[in-house]
Amino acid sequence: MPTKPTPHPDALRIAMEPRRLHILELVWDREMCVSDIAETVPISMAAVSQHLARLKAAGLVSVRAEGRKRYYRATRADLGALAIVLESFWTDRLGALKGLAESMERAADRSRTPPETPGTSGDELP
Amino acid sequence: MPTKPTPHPDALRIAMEPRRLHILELVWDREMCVSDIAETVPISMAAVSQHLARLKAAGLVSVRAEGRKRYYRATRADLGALAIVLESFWTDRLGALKGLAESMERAADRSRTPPETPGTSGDELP
DNA sequence: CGTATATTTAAGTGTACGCTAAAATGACGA
DNA sequence: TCGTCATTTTAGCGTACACTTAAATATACG
Repeated sequence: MPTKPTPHPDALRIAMEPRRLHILELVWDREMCVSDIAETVPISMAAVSQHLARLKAAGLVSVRAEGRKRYYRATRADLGALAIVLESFWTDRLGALKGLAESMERAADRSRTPPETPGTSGDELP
Repeated sequence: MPTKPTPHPDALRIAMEPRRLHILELVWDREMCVSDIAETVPISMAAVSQHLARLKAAGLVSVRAEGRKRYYRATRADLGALAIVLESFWTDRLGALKGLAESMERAADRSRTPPETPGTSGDELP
């Protein structure tokens, strides 16, 4: 395994820009070349290229050159947890993640906030 | 119905601003007033107040007025999955999330996309 | 009431950034 | 080689935004 999956906050910050999130969704489960993306999105090809450059710098996509075209694709496998987070925004899995989240949260709270008697804390359950 | 549990992408986008993420961490498991935060962070109190206003507008924090002080605190309970995502950045739970995420991903992929088949013949070729 | 404390709001500044149009780079084909 | 296609890069424009300082609200206390 060559790449150390470093999902630093910066990557998510880059990804959450609305236009970029949309482009990332486009190349999520298939690869697309720049001009194809530019046809789908209401901005110039240069702008798309710039967005892709930032996505690539953040480790969110990879390129495959073929002739004069360059096919971009999301690096899903290398994204780890980040992949789940991002997918949550264009699928309904956010609900599932939420359920998962709650069980994890309880476990984490147990090991982080010991002197908290559940039920009398007047928090977490409005 | 006190607040709307809509963790739309915008909230995460607001939260991922570095300074704001730091402030959000400060008020994650305890409440703090603006001046206390301003002492911790190398910016003016006015700037902190502005950040808190944005965090509040995004539904990420809530306020409790007491005297002349205003105590801010993260609305963890209302954040659902977003809480896990954010906590991942200041804890090591990201690894745990990743493991669970992968099992979810396999289940979801089965019902959404067949293409990611490593090892077998023709790779990705649109 | 007046003054100090705590926070917000207003006004202004510098910079990051999304976008465009145009020039530059690179790869194909006649 | 020339010209075209696909993409990147450059230069510039407009806006969003993170910050500051200063003025404007509260709220407590003498």
